[in-house]
Amino acid sequence: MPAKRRIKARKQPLQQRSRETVAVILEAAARVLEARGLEGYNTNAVAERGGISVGSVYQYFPNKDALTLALIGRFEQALLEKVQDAVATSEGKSLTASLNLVIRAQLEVHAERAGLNRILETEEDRLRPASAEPAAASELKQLVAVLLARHRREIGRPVDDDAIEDLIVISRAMVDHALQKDLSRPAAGRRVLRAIEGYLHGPVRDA
Amino acid sequence: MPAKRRIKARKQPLQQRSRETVAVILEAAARVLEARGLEGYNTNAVAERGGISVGSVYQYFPNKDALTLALIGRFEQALLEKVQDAVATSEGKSLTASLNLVIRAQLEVHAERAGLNRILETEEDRLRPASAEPAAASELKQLVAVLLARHRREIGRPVDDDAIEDLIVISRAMVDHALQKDLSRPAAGRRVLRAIEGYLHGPVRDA
Amino acid sequence: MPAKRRIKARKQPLQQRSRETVAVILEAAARVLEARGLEGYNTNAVAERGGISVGSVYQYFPNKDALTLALIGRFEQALLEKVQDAVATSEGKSLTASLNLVIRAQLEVHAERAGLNRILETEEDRLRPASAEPAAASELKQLVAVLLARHRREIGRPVDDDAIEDLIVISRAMVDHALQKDLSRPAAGRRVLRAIEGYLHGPVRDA
Amino acid sequence: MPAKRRIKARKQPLQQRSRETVAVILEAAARVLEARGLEGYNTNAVAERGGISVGSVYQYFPNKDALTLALIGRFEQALLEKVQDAVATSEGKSLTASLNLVIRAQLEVHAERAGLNRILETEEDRLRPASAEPAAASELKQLVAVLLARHRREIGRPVDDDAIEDLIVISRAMVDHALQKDLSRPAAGRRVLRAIEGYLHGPVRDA
DNA sequence: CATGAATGAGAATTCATTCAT
DNA sequence: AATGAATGAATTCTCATTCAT
Repeated sequence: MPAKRRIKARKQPLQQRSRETVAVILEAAARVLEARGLEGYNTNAVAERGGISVGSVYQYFPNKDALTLALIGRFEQALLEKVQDAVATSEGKSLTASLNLVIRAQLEVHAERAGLNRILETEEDRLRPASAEPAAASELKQLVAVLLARHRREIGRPVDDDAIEDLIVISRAMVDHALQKDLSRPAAGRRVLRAIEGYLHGPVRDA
Repeated sequence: MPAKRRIKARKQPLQQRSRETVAVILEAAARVLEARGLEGYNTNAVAERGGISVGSVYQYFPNKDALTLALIGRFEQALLEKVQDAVATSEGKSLTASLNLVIRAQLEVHAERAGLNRILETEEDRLRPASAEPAAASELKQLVAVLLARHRREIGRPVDDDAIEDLIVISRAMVDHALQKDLSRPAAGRRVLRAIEGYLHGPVRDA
Repeated sequence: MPAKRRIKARKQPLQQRSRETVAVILEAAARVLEARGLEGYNTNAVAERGGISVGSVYQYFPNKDALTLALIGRFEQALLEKVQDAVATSEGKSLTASLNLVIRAQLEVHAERAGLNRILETEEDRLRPASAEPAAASELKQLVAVLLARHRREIGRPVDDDAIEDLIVISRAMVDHALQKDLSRPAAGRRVLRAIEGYLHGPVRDA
Repeated sequence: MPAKRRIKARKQPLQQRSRETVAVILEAAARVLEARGLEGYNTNAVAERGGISVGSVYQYFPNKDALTLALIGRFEQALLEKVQDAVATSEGKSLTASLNLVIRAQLEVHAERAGLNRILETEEDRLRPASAEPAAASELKQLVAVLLARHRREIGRPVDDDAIEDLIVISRAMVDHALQKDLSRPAAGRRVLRAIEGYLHGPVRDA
């Protein structure tokens, strides 16, 4: 019976062993993706790498895409946390210093497993049903909003939702590009910062 | 390294008929990609859609990826031409007006076959061996350099190669995002312009 | 196949619980089969449906086929009992009336869970090692023999074992067909009766 | 893209080679089914047995079920032809003689590859969407109607569509049963004939 | 006895690519 | 050059069964 393609987890890992297995699967998937790319990324390889059986992969993920999505989720979560820290730490600092902290956080998360993360971003396009925005996205917007609100005065003009979205798009693109070009962290940081501050302070015309 | 996977065309379509066949194949590939996505994109489908045989596809393209790359090339060529026109037309106009023309050109090319082009951009990542930058890219940079050179004074500071690259990255990301969000052309144009002018005029600190 | 003649249950708590579990498993299997067909019939689904663990299923049935056979047995038992009742009730009635009672019994048992029973009949073919006739079959023959013996005179000719077998085959096929065609109970009954009486009274030539 | 499950042939074997391949596939499937039963019947085995590749099987049959259905069709066609011959040959003969010819035809077709045909009948249930009656079925009814019409007088009462259906059901069931019991052809013929003549001449009550 | 996580052989199906015609 | 039948490696996913807890 062709049950409609599930995409959420098939079974919640309630017990200790289960949770471990899920972690093993995710890490194995990550490693396969890193080592062999999308090309060599298949469920059997993941199982083998994880030292478990394919069946176990399917015990927790209804299909390969669900596994990939979980990996993407893990990445987004990591990004979110780093940014959260950065926003918290930047309390009381200047706007530029604050932005620098957030940018550095982004660069770090992306750089950590650059190869893997690049692939995941690619897959995100294919897997995200366009409409479905990840929960992490709106949380990220929130964080940026908080950060900017602190410097309302300095910026001198309201920063609406669209602008925040644009800022995120811009910095994400620049960070990706910087990593692809293998720029040094400081150089990358400088360029991203310029783009962001430009957007914030630059001339604006009426809608 | 063992036998290297060919990626360039196997045979130059010198003859008239050949060139026609290549065009048929490319258009068929485009349509399959639009209609069925990456999922349903396969050489047999392309051949069928084009009313030719698979064998013929392989007569002109050594493998599927080469076909996809040709499609990407076609897209980049179209973009380049539109931007060329825009740059030419903008001669004598103000910086803002000029940028607007270029941005509009980009939006048009991307929107024309939005679905298809989005997929192609995704595939570009996978197919471009990182190092290999498309010829079109440097030409595009050239064009932007020319445009900006006209307004050197107005900008008030030199715009080096890196900055041009950044500008291209930013506008590309914003255009993509605008199309994905299905923004109206004017709204999209406004937001892209803001990002670009911000980058150009914004504060800069020393490297 | 468990012992058929159960002695009234003594206080045997362990066995009591076991019997309950077996019943739960059988009913769960039946429901899965009804709801999802042979396609979706698997031991894990049965366990889940029954609110027990797969392990428990294997505690009572050595393998999936054994479970299916038990289900078939349950069905045959039900049929046998209904027919027993019908034969008992028909005591003293005319041949036609008696046959009608038996036919009605058959139709009822089959109709009760038509979908399920149809599937079980299909599986019977695959699972019954050809030679192995179910115990129920010979009991059924016995019952029919008893019924017909009562009307020896009326029939006017001896009804041997083969004939009884044929009668069972015919009525089973007709009942199946009637249910598949979704005939009304009376219409189905009429047609089955005609086939049976025809067989009984029709012309016969020598062997 | 989950194209809805096709069931008809994927490609019509127009050319010589193609038609041969289809024949090879069908015969290989038949042999696998005979030798290993439904259990061991899988497309890889079929391909191997046919000395071709799995891909070729899927070139002509969209999926395994379609292949099985083709096999069923082949069987039904054979049955139809034999019965056609029998009906033609029986022209001018007595009713009993005619029925005997048809019954013999049925027995022959079924016996020819008894194991295979039994399995196919089992699969028919699963594969035929209940409603969809095979074309062959109505043709068969037609033939029986023609045969009986010749003996209208002798039968002494009209034989409507339902009755013809019943006759077919009955003889099919009896033939199946005879083969399963491994009866001799004459014995089987005698018993089937009795059932049929009984149905035709037996007492009938009002609807 | 019960549990349910883990196993892994096995089966269906796809599709890039080849090559005889 | 074109054709399109054939290939078969590769991949996804299922599910009966086991066994440590």
